[in-house]
Amino acid sequence: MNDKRQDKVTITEVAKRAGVSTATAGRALGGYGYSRKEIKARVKQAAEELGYRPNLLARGLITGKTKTIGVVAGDIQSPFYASILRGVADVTRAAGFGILLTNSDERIELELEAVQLLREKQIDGLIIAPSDLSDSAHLQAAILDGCPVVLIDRAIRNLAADAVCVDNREASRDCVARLTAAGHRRIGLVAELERWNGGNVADFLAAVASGRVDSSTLFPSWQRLYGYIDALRDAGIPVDPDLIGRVGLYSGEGARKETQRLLDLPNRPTALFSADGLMSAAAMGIITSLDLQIPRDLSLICFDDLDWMSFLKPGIAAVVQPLTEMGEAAARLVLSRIDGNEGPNQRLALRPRFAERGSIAAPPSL
Amino acid sequence: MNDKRQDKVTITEVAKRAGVSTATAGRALGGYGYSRKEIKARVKQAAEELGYRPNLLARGLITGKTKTIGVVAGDIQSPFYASILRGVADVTRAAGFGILLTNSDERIELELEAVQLLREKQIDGLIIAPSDLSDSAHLQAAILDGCPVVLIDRAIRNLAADAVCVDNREASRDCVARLTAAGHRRIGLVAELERWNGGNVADFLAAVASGRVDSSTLFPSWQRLYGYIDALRDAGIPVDPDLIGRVGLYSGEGARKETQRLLDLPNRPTALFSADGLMSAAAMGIITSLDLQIPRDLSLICFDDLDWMSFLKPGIAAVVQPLTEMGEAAARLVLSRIDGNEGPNQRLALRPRFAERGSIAAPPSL
DNA sequence: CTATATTGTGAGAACGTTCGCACAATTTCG
DNA sequence: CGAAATTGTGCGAACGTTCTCACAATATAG
Repeated sequence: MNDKRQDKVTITEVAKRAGVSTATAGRALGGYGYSRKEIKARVKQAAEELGYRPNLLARGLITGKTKTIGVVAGDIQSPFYASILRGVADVTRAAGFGILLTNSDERIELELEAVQLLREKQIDGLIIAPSDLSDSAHLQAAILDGCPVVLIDRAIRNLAADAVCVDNREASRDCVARLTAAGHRRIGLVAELERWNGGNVADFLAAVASGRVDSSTLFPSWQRLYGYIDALRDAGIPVDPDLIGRVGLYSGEGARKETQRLLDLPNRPTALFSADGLMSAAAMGIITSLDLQIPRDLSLICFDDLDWMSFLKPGIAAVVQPLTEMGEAAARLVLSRIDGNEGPNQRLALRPRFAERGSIAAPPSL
Repeated sequence: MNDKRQDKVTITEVAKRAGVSTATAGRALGGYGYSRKEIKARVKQAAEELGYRPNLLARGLITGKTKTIGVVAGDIQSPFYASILRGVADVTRAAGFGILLTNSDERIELELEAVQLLREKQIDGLIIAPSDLSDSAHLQAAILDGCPVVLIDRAIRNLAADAVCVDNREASRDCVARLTAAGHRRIGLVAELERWNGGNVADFLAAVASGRVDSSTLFPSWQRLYGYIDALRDAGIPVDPDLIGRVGLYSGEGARKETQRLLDLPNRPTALFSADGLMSAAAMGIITSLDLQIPRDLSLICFDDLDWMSFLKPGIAAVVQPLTEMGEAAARLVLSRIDGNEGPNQRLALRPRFAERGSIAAPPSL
């Protein structure tokens, strides 16, 4: 034990200075049990004079609680997660909890590592954007061991956990319906379509057609594809697989390539729907480099609102997800579970807002 | 002790199952001391069969180390901190460390609270964007108690801590020099100017003129003002205080108002320099709403690069701060200190890059 | 007034792991 | 070969706090 912190004040010294036992000093400072006012005052003064700082490791070892939430983000560099973290941090801070932050980069092996580390550090609960919806044994184990889990942004079938999401399918359907209502019959979609059956879009279309897909536990991008399909069907427009720009896992480059491909088609789409912030930024780059005028040459709707969408000229129509609210809701759920709430699992679907702006017009006459 | 985790496997059970003492089991699993290969194998198998997970609270209590870094961000929702966090997370993860994340909202009282909580949780080291450069007693106390501190984005005079920043003054001077070289004589600046002497710009100008300001420990926005002053002086252009848009603490609304004021001046600036991402986004909104053409009507340079700056038409010239590199550097510094490195305090000034793009032109003929 | 309940205190065990040390076995070096 | 060094094991103390329980003092209710 040679690497010890120097001059560390313990409760034993505080108790001696205040002339009471460590049990009494603990009660006075820790706010549990009973202790007289005068003793409380004396102990607190002694603590202050000595610069006492409780050791929360020791406390956690005894109480079995650390007042710490683990968070596994999909990509901490993304504005999406930054906003969610904002909500989580505000709610947990108000409750005196800390956040142990980890990053999965949307990879299951990093997620497994992160969950393991968080649990060894004895987190009281976990908020996680799961990177793989089919491999959740580690989350099941956490739950069985009494560590509450709240999923965020995506849900997992057959996992008894709370979840906070938005209704991607419906919001997407609404977006594409706005485009069909404006007269568009050729609407391109750029989306990360990887995490369903190896990214096989044709299979997905077939499965959807035969009613074999439960949209509620798909990854968001597939849900948004589903809503795109819904809206086209509503408008009596057949789905053209060539208009679906399939992007691989987390690839801005892939998004640029697919946008380029779509906009190079002989019978080019007259409108584009990009399915998340990364797709949107990449698509914007290509649209700009092709000198296309929005909305004259191409109407555009983006799922997820980014700051630039409001000050471009014209502004870009976007789905505004309530990200900090999602973070707040997830934090409240997990805190409630830590508090002993054993009610049924919650599946919150928060409502996104649609920001109209100016990027939708009738199709150009080609 | 009634709120106990159920079925928790401890090293005592692993040892019993492997037929060795807890000391041997600890050595085998913890990777310290000596133990024979066969015994190691037996113990590891027993641990695996039982689903043993070390309790890092107990370990930290004994070793005095938690393998956890505390981070106090200025605003976790900002892309700026998201990128820094990215760098920190990558480096700390590779070293088997966790991150305890807190948020100060650039307020000293939240910072004090955060540092207190982090220290009670026995962090091994701290990375912090200090919100107040004149009140650092809490950081001094941490350092004296053996908790290494690395400052990020801004430095504190007379605090024996490492720091990772960029040379804001020089980068700013370079930006404004590009505008003067293009012929601009009326260059507006929009910056958050609050945290120096109550935000008194006139006093600052006077203090700079009399050589009373040490720019190295100013807040970044004041350093950028300093660089603006440098460049104007270099070009023989007097500083016009009316061209300095002073924005209060963290106020997008203030930035919009000041940009509006600048662009409404009778003798309107022909170029604008915005001093950070929040200022830039707000300024862009006003420029757009005023129908000003960049760079024909107004040249623009932004300090800090945001994704939209590269896909606007024309692209916006910007200072690209190496944010993830800053995070990485800070993490490496703090890990090195935790490792026992007692070398002199480091003051790293990373080089930002200038992205030219297309928002600089000669002044319009008015 | 007596019995019961509540407030209050101190002693020592508990939490789950690592460390120091005594002792033993094996290897290395002169 | 013997002495010294290295490898290896188990015991029990340590870490800093909270908890339980026995006992004491005070308040409340019948």
